[in-house]
Amino acid sequence: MIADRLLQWYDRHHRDLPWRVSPPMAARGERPDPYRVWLSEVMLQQTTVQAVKAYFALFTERWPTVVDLARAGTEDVMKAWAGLGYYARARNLKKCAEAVAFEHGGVFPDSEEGLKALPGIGDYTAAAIAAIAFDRPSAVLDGNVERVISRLHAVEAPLPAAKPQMRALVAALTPAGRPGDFAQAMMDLGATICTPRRPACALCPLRDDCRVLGRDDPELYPRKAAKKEKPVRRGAAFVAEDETGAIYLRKRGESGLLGGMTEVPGTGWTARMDGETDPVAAPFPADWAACGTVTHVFTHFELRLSVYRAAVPRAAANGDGWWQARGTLDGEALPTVMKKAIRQALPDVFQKGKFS
DNA sequence: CACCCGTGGCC
DNA sequence: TGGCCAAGGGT
Repeated sequence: MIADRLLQWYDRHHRDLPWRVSPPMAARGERPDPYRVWLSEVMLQQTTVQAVKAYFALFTERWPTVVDLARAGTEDVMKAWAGLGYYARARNLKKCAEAVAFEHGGVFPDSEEGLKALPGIGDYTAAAIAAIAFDRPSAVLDGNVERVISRLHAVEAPLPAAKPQMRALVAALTPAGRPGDFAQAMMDLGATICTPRRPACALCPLRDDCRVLGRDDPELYPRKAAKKEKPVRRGAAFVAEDETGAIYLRKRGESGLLGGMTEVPGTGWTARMDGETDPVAAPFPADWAACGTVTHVFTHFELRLSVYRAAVPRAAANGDGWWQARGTLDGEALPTVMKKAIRQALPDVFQKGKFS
């Protein structure tokens, strides 16, 4: 049986991760804290394990329970999330914590349907929490599982159309016993053996069951629909510095790109050349000096941002933003592209490391 | 279904 | 160097 072979492999080769309960402990009936499972799953959406670890430690230390997170200020949560990307996740995380804390008595729903009704929890995350935290035999399908299952069964249909077919194949494979370990085993297999490039098929516990191995190049699976090309957008960013070295910041709108995050004033980002050499669009008149451009690649476009710098008297700033003292920038809800722009204008402004 | 939504690491 | 990819969800 495929699930048994996979679970035996998992018992020996599972990854130890901060949000996990190890297989021996799980075998004794110990379940992981649903709050930690949920938090890790949301952080891991389209995000690498390595990137998540530090954020997970910070969040769980600062907000040990879902009620703590529900009582936190949204602004503090956004600041803590800064750098992780996909900021709608942070807004939904807060909303979800409030729903669980105040409408479900602080207890996470233990069914897939109940979980999926919460903000920021979709098909994958609902199935994953139900399986891992509540021992439900739900079909967990993420990018790793898609890769494993498409190779195992030589699925020729391309994603995303093939998703229902893949989910059915996973459902058929999911055992009644240890469904949470099975889901995590599939993901570990995809992350460490059945990798996108150069999979270690010689070490795979499912090699005898794999319909692609020996017949075709595993790297060709899963098949995917052709993707669109990324357009280039341009804009300008203005880094104003007052007499004390403070920097002028403002808050972006709540929705859309980088919603609710902090920024330096700037032009819009368009496909035209406008922003490139347009200090006229500055937030207040000053002797703006061009100091180069930064490039930042978002999911669906590439941004080339022209950066300007000027010394601006504190009283001359009449916008809707605020002056943020030097040395306190690290704690702000600044997305990476804004840290890049500020660093382009003032190379020494951040305390440590790369961007945080 | 198609599009929107970040970031960093990898080869 | 740049395209690809990572434990996707919302609209």
